[in-house]
Amino acid sequence: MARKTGSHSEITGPRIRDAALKLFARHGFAAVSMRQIAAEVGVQAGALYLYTPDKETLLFDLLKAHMDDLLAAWDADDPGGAPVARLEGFVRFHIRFNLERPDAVFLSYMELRNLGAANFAAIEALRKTYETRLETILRDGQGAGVFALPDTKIATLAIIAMLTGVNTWYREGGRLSRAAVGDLYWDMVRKSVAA
Amino acid sequence: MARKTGSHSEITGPRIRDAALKLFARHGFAAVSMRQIAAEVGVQAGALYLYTPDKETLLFDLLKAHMDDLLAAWDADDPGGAPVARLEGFVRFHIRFNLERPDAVFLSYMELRNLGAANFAAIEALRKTYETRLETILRDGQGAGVFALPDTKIATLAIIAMLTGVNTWYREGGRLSRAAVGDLYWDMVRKSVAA
DNA sequence: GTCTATAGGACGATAGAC
DNA sequence: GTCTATCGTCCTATAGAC
Repeated sequence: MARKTGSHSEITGPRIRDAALKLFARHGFAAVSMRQIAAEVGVQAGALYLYTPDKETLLFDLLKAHMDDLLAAWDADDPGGAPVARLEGFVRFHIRFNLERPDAVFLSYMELRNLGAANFAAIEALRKTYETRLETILRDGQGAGVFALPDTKIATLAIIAMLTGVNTWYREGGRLSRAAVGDLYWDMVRKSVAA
Repeated sequence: MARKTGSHSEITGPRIRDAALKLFARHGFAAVSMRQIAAEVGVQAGALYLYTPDKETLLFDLLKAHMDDLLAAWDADDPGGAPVARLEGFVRFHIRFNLERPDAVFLSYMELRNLGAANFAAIEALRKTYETRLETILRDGQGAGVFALPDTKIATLAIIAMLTGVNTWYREGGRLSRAAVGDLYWDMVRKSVAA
């Protein structure tokens, strides 16, 4: 970064969000200073306030964008059709999507507590919307007699927790490919809901 | 707290750990100051340093105590016997133990990144030890032909993630009792590993 | 064992020059 | 659009009185 001054609004904004996402995920929201984010981007701390009114809003924007991406990506990926096929699609989609953006997933689970009440409610609503996508599949399958679930709401939460857990251990270049992980989890999920 | 001075080493130490656990879980390690912890206990910030050399060690002691408790409690609770019975015991134990101390569970998953390398390695080793307890059960059942698991290590991690997820949604006095939650999760786990 | 006081520095956010 | 400089506040950790 030899350049010292200039006008770069179109690239600086995304670079700030990228840097904040990485640093927040690595060290925690409270542990990261605006000065650190600015240093990562290559600007001075004051310049960040051209792109966000304050630190919390920067966090909120990251979480909001992640949840919007998640919902849009699933709605585009949903294969439709029979509940078993849709469930398999969901399992493989969730693992793949989350492994592609581990920092955003981690932030979404860990830093909600740093949001004010209104921002918190907005993210929670998006999360519940996503959960409902899966719950609908389970309830359809239950009604059709292909799944046997005493409680579809709890099954929804249990499956999502299990799938999201992949992010805590998966490492690129490890023993298993992403596709192999999808196979293993689909095997367990399929059996766990079977009639 | 009308009292202002005095000698209370036996009660102040535990009270500091209780306050730190609660505040770290609620707001995050980095977001909580030593002054806040001291205020919660009813002493001045400087007095905390009679009980811990620094803030990170205070966090480490909380995480270490939690993992030691977890391992000791399971070893005392393990019913032994056939793999299916042991697995059911593990599922019910894990849910019950974690629901009794949500703050410590949350801290153990979220604040490891605030430890130095040596402290981090110590906690990680204890976690792996706990995982091995479950993996051994799964491998025994696989060998006996009562479980069908393509990958016992991944199944171990998947089951623990699913069970620990209970802490993210369970609320005392809600729709389900703890025992009912145990029933629901055991139903899903049992089927997911079935031969 | 706890207090008061403080050293020495980092924090979020803003003002004004360029 | 970015910089430099700064305000007012808070931080961890320590020193020394009681």
